[in-house]
Amino acid sequence: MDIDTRIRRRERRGGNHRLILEYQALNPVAHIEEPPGRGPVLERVLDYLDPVFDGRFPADAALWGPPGSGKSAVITALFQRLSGPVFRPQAGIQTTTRAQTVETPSFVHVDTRAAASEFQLYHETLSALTDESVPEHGVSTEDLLSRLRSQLAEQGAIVAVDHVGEPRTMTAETVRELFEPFDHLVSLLTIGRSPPEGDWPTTVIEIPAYGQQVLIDILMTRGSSGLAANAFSHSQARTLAAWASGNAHDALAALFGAAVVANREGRERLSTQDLERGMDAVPQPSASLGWVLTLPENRQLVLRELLNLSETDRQSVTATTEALADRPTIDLSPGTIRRFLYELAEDGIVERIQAERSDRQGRPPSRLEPRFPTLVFEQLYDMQG
DNA sequence: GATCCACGGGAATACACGGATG
DNA sequence: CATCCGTGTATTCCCGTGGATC
Repeated sequence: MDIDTRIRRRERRGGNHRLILEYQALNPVAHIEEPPGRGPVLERVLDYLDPVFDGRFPADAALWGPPGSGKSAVITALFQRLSGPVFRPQAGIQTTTRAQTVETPSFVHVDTRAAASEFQLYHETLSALTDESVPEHGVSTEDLLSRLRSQLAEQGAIVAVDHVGEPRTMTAETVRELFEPFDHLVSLLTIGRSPPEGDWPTTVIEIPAYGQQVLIDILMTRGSSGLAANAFSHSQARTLAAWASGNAHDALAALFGAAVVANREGRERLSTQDLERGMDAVPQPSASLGWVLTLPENRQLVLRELLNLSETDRQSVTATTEALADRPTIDLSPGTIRRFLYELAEDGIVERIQAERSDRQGRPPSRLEPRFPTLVFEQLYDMQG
């Protein structure tokens, strides 16, 4: 337990009966410094990085495993540490082509969910590597490429590219091609849900789903720093862990949702019903929150307003479009809203469920159901204002 | 040095056509 | 075949940048 948590506990005595002490502790997307139960994976990633400690670049690698298995958690924690002030390797890096010593490499972590195009990938990488801001407009991809090249010539980098091969992100193979121009200046670590195809990269690290006990630990740890004392029991953690079958994202999302419900009802601890409603708000399977929260602003707005619509307003895509177009917060043409809804359905963030009604003629309409953790999204969206 | 303007990329919008059904 | 739903794609809009021009 950290100091902040201890202090918040004491504060409660002063009549401040808050159930939720720290939303970020429950946030499935917010990663903590020491992800538990992933020691062996950490070791293997460090094995892959080992040449860095001898002043050489490692060959490219891939890390893969199912959703909610802590891939991002491990890499976030590790790369944050390695790019921090603590890490200072003894020797400089030798490039394979030149015997000249260059600086030690930077460690950067880029998310292809936020960087789905060539332009954006270069942009994200470059801004992660430099202090000064990189223009997002008015500059060509070519331009960014050459800026990146000269930056990397000064200092090489180990680049972890997260979430490759998802519905809207580029494949590991594409990422490799885009980094081809920086050969010998960059080592790639791609992170995705499926194993790489073919004989690239050299090193492949598999990360299995969490076991039951570890998942319970994770929930208890997060719960104890995020919630008031005794608000969340061990047996409740066991229930959630069993339900989530190894997916920490879903388990935490359900806990977060349960806490939001209990908090709205003014309870000081989670009830069985809160837990149920928390789980109900996380569809199985669920689109990951990290994805939903990196969608462009207006798409998130459409999703947020979608959650406010009545059953009747969601009976068909047309009805939903009209209802959303009427919302004062949404300043988009009906055609665009409709476009968004179909695209979100295509990506599996919402699901179209076809009605089998027969009252009107024409193709039967379909109603839209969210396929992402609704309560968590609502809360996080409203908090960021 | 202030102003103008073309450019590049992404987001929004429009539109056309294909599919399903009574 | 009339009518509504679904999707691919072309076009327009927007917004900074950075070079040209005054």
